[in-house]
Amino acid sequence: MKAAKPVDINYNTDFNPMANTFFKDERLAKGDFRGIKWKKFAETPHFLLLVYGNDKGQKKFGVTIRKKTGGAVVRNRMRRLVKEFYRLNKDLFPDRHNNLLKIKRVPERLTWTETDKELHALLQVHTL
RNA sequence: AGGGGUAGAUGGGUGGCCGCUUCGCACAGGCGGAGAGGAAAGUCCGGGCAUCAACGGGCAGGAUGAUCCCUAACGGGGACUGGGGGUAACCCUAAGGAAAGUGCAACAGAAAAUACACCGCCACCCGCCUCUGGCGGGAGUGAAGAGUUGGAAAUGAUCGGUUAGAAGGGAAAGCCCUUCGCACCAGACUUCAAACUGCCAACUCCCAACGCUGAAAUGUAUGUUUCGGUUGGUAAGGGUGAAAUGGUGAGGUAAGAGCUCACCAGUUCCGUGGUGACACGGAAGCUUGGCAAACCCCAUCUGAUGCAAGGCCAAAAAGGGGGCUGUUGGAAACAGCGGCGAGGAUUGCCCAUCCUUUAACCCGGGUAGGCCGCAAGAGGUUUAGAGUAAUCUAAACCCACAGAGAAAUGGCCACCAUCCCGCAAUAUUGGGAGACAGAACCCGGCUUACAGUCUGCCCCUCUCC
RNA sequence: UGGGGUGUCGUCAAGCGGUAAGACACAGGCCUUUGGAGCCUGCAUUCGGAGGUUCGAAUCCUCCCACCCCAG
Repeated sequence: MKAAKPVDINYNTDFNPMANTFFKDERLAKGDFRGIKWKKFAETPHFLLLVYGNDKGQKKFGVTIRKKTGGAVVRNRMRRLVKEFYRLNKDLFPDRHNNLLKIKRVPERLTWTETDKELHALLQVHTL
């Protein structure tokens, strides 16, 4: 792999060029978190995806992480990795739902490849 | 060369693809600009700003504490002084007051703040003996009285009332009058201070008495009787302790003592130098223990709350106020009673009766939510000047706009630079590492964390020239 | 963001300037044929960490670390 070539990240830009964005409208707002009966969607040792149907006809996403899991730098890094995964794999998440991904514990190695692998495993439970 | 002290700097760079927040221009997708730190952290101080209170002073509470200076301000910084540590460079230091008062000091020690006492030492008195001398004793409690000091509560004193009673007088008697009066009154007055009186405590003087003790006599013995004594000076020494009433030496003395002298330590005063803290020199025997990061006293500073401050707009639901009129009370606000109107119930309608003054509408408060506050200055670098320095002044230049709100500043890849590992003379190549840590109104400090690399100055030791 | 509190043996904890109580647990011994119960003995070098005040610090002061709670 000596060739200085950009590595393909396998996302599909062919039919929907606006798919790999994550605007402010897609984020969960202040009132969307508390006082709602979330439904458990899938779970892995480090992540937990909760789901709640909304009537806006839109897919929304949010991340929560407890203060106990680490310092601000670690939590920021984890949240950014998860957001990047959502941006690149948006169609894996259920439509017309509020998606809340809860980070239970921070993995020991904060790398993109491991996070990507575990989140794929998290969502493939339901797609199969 | 090795070791150390101190002051800092940096905290990877370039490019590509895909994204995020915000601003500007176009406005249909688009284009361009900007986008985490030296500590953004801890929240330990100070200030700006905002609202409330006050606009003058004080108490309480809190903070600080050698001196001079810097700063918008500070508990920060600089210089300097004293103290402590280190061979040194250098480091640490909340560093006012212990003769204003209160309090504390385990164990050990005679004694822990009192020089009162104890053991000792010396003198004196008494007794005995082997007589220039030696041995033994010289414990205490102390009534009454006199005096001094202190303390407590309020007592005591005055008047009035009630009253056990006492004295006197009168009357034939029951009894009456006068005076005194233990005691009592949630009594009055006075005053809250002092004096006086009383009470309590401590100490001093004086001695009665009891006791202790020496010798002799007597008695089986506890005892009894007789004759005496029952005073002083010292703080040198007294194992301890963190700390013992200045230290060492000499003189001096009955024994001793700053009692006297020399040196040293401290204190006070004087002189010189310094803006000052202080330093140096001289004089005076002046010698007063520690702890105030124990209470406290003194000096200085300090209004409270914090951008979730505060200002504006403002939904739904609930809740608050609001119909007209008469009369009574009232200054009014308002309250009571009644009528009209409206609504509801009594079978559909009307009357009547009862209950309510609702709903709608309007008004203001105010929540969710939204907007503002919210981002260009006590800024940095260089040069010149002032100053030892912190810092200040002037000029030029550079940055100066990060501004979110469940919260952007990211993900992946390539190359270069740094360091490490293995082969190795080197190059090449392969693998690996890069810390502490994420703005939330903004600044100035402090403290704490920090991989690797680099730099200035200084000190000590060894070697060579 | 602002405010408050607690750290002492494995656990629960007392002590708050003068040798760090106690209970449970644990280890050893006695007793018993054995176990349990009972009895005896032991168990804190360093009181979350560092520095300071003091003759002396778990205690007082300063700065950190960890945990918990409250307001909104």
